[in-house]
Amino acid sequence: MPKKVDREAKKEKILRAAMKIFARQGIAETKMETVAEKAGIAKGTVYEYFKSKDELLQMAFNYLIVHMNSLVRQRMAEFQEPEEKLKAGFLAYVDIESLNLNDVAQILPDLWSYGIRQKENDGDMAFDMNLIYVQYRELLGGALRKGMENGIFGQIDARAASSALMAAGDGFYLQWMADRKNFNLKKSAETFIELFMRGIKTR
Amino acid sequence: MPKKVDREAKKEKILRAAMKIFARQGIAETKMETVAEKAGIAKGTVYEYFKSKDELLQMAFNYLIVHMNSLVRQRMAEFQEPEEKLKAGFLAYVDIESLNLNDVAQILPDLWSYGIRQKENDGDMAFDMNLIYVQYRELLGGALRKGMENGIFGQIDARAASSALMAAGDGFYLQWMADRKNFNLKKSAETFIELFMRGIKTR
Amino acid sequence: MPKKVDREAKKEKILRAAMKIFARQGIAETKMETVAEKAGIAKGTVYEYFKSKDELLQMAFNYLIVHMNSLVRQRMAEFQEPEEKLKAGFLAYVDIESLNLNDVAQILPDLWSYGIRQKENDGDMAFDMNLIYVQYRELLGGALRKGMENGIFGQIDARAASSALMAAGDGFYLQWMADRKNFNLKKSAETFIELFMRGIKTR
Amino acid sequence: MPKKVDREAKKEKILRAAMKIFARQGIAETKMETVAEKAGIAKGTVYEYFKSKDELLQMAFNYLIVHMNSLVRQRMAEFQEPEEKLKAGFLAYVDIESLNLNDVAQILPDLWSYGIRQKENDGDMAFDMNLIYVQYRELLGGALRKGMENGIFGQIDARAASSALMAAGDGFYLQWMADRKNFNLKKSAETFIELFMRGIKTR
DNA sequence: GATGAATGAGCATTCATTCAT
DNA sequence: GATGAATGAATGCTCATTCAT
Repeated sequence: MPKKVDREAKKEKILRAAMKIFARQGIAETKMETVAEKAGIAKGTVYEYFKSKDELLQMAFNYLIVHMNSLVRQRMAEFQEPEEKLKAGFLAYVDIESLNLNDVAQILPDLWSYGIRQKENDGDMAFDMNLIYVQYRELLGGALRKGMENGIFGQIDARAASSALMAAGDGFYLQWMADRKNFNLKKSAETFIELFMRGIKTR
Repeated sequence: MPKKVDREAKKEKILRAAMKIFARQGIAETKMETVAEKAGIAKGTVYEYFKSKDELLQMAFNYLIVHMNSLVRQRMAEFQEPEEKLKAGFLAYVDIESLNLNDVAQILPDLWSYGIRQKENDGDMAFDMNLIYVQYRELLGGALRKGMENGIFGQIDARAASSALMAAGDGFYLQWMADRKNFNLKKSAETFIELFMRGIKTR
Repeated sequence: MPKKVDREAKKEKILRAAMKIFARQGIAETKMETVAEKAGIAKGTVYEYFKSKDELLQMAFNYLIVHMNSLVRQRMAEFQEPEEKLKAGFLAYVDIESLNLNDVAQILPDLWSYGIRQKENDGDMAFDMNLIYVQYRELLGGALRKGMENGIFGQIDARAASSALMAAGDGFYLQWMADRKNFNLKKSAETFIELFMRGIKTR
Repeated sequence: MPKKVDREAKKEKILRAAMKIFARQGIAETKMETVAEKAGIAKGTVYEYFKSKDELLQMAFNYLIVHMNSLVRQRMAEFQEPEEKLKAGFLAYVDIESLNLNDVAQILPDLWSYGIRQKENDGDMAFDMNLIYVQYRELLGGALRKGMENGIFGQIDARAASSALMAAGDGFYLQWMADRKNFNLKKSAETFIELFMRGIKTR
């Protein structure tokens, strides 16, 4: 019998290693060999788990999507009030720390580039950035609409408002990455969501 | 002097060509030869004007910075009232169309990646993303502070507020690039700035 | 002893599988893993029976030699008359069908290449193409000489004549492989041997 | 202005180098770098002239076809009598020496393999072995039919006879390659064609 | 014996850059 | 200045072989 290996665990280990290198060096500059080293295995072994560099990339993309999405849902579920729900959702969107993906955050702009291009060239749905936005708009929009029904929020365009929240979230990420030491991601987000809600609340 | 002008013109032509290819194919996938073709010259000639692919990149980065900055300044200068100034500044930030850089927008995420990484690795200031943010914070912050002095805006953290505006701007770009056909960049920005200003204005 | 038999049977099974794949995909393009799959075993197991891909190749070579040789001998033994013997030998040489090696025939040119090169480089006798020719020349030459003694065949160079027969046989193979559908191997061979014998028979 | 280079000449130089290496080492074992070295250039330069190893192969194939074909035509044109024409054609078919391709001959079995496989897999016409046979059948068949009309040759199947001649030619090659030192290709061919013509000539 | 996970040497190909003309 | 031929370092990926279980 061959060595018994938890293939799923190993696969995730490689993926994690890859994400770190992607983040640190950029996708194009990432060598498969470096990924292997980081994962503590030989070059060839990576290919036992992932067909190609591209597949590794796709998986990284998915990994982030899934985990971020799940965090947002979970945090929103903790609250009943639309106001709190919305706030929790937005803050979770930006709470990369809780995902233990601190050193992986920088992969985002690369994935954005990749996602945008992929779509334009291949129409490859596996990488559709927009899908993410659609999902989040749904999530945040739900809270917004509830708030409007309850009369807590004024009549606003829920789609536009959720888009704005996501936009701010992404933008804050960017500024944080541009200057991690001095830019306080969490605080900026909190300040913003307060301001934002003041803007949409009745009263 | 005509010599000099010609040289500058040709250099810009190459730069423009490069930006288009960078945008369309991504930086890593862009071949110097393709740039040359697009610029209507021979491969070797690119090197008469730019030392390396990296310099071409730096120049592209600068080109965008300078032009966007100048547009924002100019638009803000057209108004006196802090409220209008702020609005004009934000909308200009997002008005890529006026820069005739429509087909170049997609270069942004790539430049973001590059800028972030450059800083972390080389500490290369030529690519400091943060510089841009500092500049814009200055610009928008000026209008905000003026408004607070005038009692138009409530007492808020000007730095945080400008950051939020830039964040939203960048984020809107992203959503627009992810789905150009259905996402209305201009309208989203306008809706947002109204909402935002409602949040900071004194009654 | 059943152990021994099983082992031999399995070995042949693998060899047969290998030959099929060699024939279908070419030697260089044949992966050990594919061979294993075809044989219904795991990759590593192939190595329990064959030291290396090269050994597999050698064995395939031998397998063909031995089986073809044996067929030719057997068919020739069925006749007494030199004329019939010669004809039977030539037709057997070309009767790949009877060897149940129809789908393996295409391996021949590969083995020829291999054999020729092997000799020039390593002087490896295990692969000596020429050995085959020497054997067949012996076999066919025997019938020819007998025929000359009997006065059935004119005085000819037996070596040259057997060479010619083998040459034609190999060549017909080639044409058949190049166009299996339209080239009738058997008929071509029969027509040829008649013609050939007319050339060497005394009136 | 760039270095002036006779691209066609250089291309042929590379092709010749490649053919030599293909012949000596076998196609699969041939490294592009070795080809480059043999041609006295750098690895990358090969790719300036040939898109890929496969293209190099195709070109080698064509090169042989064209040159062999032209030699045969030329030699046959030197004679009027069908008998001489046929003999000249056959001997030219086998006269690799006159093509200055002595050290390239061994490439043939590899090309045969390749050609046969190519056809079965891709249906790639660029490599159709059969095309060659069709051409030669035409050429030799012409002389045969003329001879039959003239009553020099008996009524035989021209197609079958030309096939047989080509078969013998290819087969002699093979034996010669298997044992260059002892096998006299030219003499074998001459002996054979005499014998063959004796078989088809009317008394 | 059998397995299949792991390995790493090996190779085709790309492309930024150089430089002779 | 402009050109494009030449270069060779760099890299993704393959696959024969090994070996722990």
